Order: sequence, then C-alpha cells, then structure tokens
Amino acid sequence: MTRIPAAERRSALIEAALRVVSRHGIAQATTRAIVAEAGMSLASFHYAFDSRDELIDELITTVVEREQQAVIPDVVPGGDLREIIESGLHRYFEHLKADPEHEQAMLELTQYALRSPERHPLAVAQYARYAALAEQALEAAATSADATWRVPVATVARVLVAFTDGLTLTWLVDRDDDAARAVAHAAADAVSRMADAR
Amino acid sequence: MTRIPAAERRSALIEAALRVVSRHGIAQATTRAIVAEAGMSLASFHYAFDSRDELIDELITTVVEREQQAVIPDVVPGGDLREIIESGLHRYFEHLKADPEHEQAMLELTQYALRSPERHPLAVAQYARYAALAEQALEAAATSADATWRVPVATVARVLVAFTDGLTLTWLVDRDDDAARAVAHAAADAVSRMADAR
DNA sequence: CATGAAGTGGGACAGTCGACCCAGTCGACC
DNA sequence: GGTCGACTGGGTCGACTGTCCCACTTCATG
Repeated sequence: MTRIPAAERRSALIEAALRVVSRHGIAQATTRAIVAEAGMSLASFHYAFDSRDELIDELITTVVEREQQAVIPDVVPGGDLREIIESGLHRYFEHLKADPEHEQAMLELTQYALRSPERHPLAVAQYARYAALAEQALEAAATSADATWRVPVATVARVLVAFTDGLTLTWLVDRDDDAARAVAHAAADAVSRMADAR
Repeated sequence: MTRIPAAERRSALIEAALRVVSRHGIAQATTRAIVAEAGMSLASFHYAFDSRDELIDELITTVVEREQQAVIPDVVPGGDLREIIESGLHRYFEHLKADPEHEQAMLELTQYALRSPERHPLAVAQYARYAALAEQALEAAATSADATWRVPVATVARVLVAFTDGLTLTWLVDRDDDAARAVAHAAADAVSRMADAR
C-alpha cells in the first residue's frame, strides 16, 4: 500500500467514517468498519487517531462545518418575502432528498453528542450556528422584499431552524414528498406573516 | 427472588429498558444493563423475550402508545385560535421539561427504528398517529374559536408536528427555556394565521 | 404428598469491540 | 548507499456483547 501522510489519512478516515455512519448508523461505525471502508489496516487508524472518540469528535466538527455551507441560503432572488422563504425551504428540501442518509447521519451525530458532557458543546455550537445563519438569511430576505420583522429576527430564525429539523425528521420517516412540499409552502407562508410590508 | 409470571416480567423489563435508554441512550441498553435495572438475572431476560430485538420492538410500540396519551391536546379552553394553539404548545413544552430524557429516548428510538427495514413501519405509524392527533386537535380548536382553516388541516397538522419535533431537538441541545417559549409563541401566532375567523 | 411445569441462577459460549504492540518496510535526506 | 523516522500489516489483548444451557427451586394441581 502506498504511503500516505498522517494528515491525509485522518481526513480519509473521516470521510470513510461519514460514509459508514450514513449507510449503517453510528452504532455500526466501528474502527474496523471505518478502516475497511477506507481500505486501510487497523493499525493505520490508531496511528492517525489516538482513539475512536477522537475521530468521532473530528467527524462532528467537520460535518457541521460542511453542512453550514450546503444549507446556507444563498442569493435571495426577487419576489415577496413568502416566495423567498419558500424557495429557501425548497432548496434545503432538495438538499435533503439528494442525500437523505447524510441528514440522517447529522441527526444521529447530534444525538450522539448530546449523550456525553464533553461533546454536548459541539451540538450547542452547531445549533447556534444554524440559528445565526438563518437569522442572517432572514434579514437579507426582509431587506430584499422591503419588509420589516415584527417578531425579533432571532426568534423567527429559531422557528425556522426548528421547523427545518422537524421537516427533516418527518420526511425521513415517511418519505412523502408531496406532503413535505405542501408543509414547506404553508410554513413559508406562516413565517412570512411575521413581517410587515414597509 | 419471588416468582413473577412472564407477562409481568415482560412489562417490568420494558420499563427497565426505557429507564436505561432514557438515562444512557439506546447504545447502552444492553441485556445486562436492562436486567440489572430490573433487578433480575440474565436468564430471566431470555425467558421473557426471545431476543433483545424483540424487547426493543415492544419498547417502541409501548412508548409510542404512551406518548400519544401524554401529548394529546386535551380540552380546548375559551380564547382565540392563537391562544388555544399556544397553550397546547406550552403544555407539550412542560411535558418535555418535566422529563427531557424521555423525549430524548423517543427520538433515539425513532432513529433506531429508521435504521432497520423491519422496524421502519413502527416509525411511520408513530408519525402518522402524531399527525392524526394534531389534526383532530386543530379541528377542535378551530371549532372552539369559531374559525375555519384556509390551509388543509392535514397540512397544518404536519407543520405542527414538524415544528414540535424541531422545538424538542433544539431545546434538548441548548436548554434555553426563554427562547423556546418565545419560539412557541411566535409559531402559535403564525399557525393561527392559517385560519380565517368565521 | 407427588409431580410436572413455570420460573430462576450462574456459568459458559462464540463473536466483536477498542486498543495496542512490534517487527518490518518504505522514502527522504545525509 | 546508509540511516533514521514515518508508516504499515498482522496478530493479540482483555472487556463486553447477545444468547444459550442446565441444574435448581418454587408452586398449583392431582
């Protein structure tokens, strides 16, 4: 086997771990399953990481960072507030449908982090980041649609994050695309009513 | 040790398993941890259940059934639609705060069910039940507040379920009571705007 | 009181887990 | 070309897992 510097090996293992968690869940993400997915020997694992926990921690931070970029609601097109929000939700929904296992893995990793005191802050940071992103997007949306939020933007952002999470979980369970779209439509409408036209 | 009929032993083991899952997560709910919690020997486990999987299945169905009753939005007091919905959300939030570990266990069990094809239907049935309960409550609320839903009630119900799930997850992560209440307030307001006064 | 089924205890099984060890190999540099 | 440190493969460790087994006790029934 070709020789690979430790740094690359670490990220290769993290990618492999993410694939394993996505496919089979975190419980099945054993050191052996991960190195098999990465095509390495068991020794390489403990050469690159001190422990499985260390890899999981790094996996969580990596994956959260990536999720930010994927979910970040980019350019706000013309249209009223409702349309902007709905297109953002649709964008997320397409992201979810494109790789359901990845979002399921995200949820599992969050809950995994919730179970140990040392890892809990990772989950807190993750959700704080989501809320901040949503807040920023909502402010941009209001500006673009020439509206002002009647409710504090931070609160609207939390509603949006909570709703997005719930939408994810619900869809992962029943995989009902039409229902999810209808729900996103209704939710976008409802959220947009938290602002007044200016 | 006194002799206990198998039926009682099954339910005792299920209760014990629920406590273990709540406290330490489903990954730690080993046969030994469960029997220790129940104060039984390992043999009693496999006398009452054929396998650990069988117990987990029964645990999920039991716990879903119970959750229905706990979350079921009972009597709708006087007040407008927004107030009724918000009080329902508050009621659920108090339920969540009273036993956070239980709700966390519910989420874990759902995700666990999602991971195996045989158990997936359990999760589907669970969410269908939640949606039906929400729908029924929303219809009662509209009647009480003398309003009509502009959006299909089934859709509103799904919005509510998704939002509730998301609220749970968010609060489990950051334990921010004030934020959760503000979010519930805003969400109740938004959802109530999906109906027209009659 | 005998008997057989229901229930119990403790030990054992094979398999898997995370972690580790060490002899060996490779590649860059002197 | 030799040497040193980075890297690798394979084997092994003790702990823990779900499951099973079997001798034993208890109790309702005859």
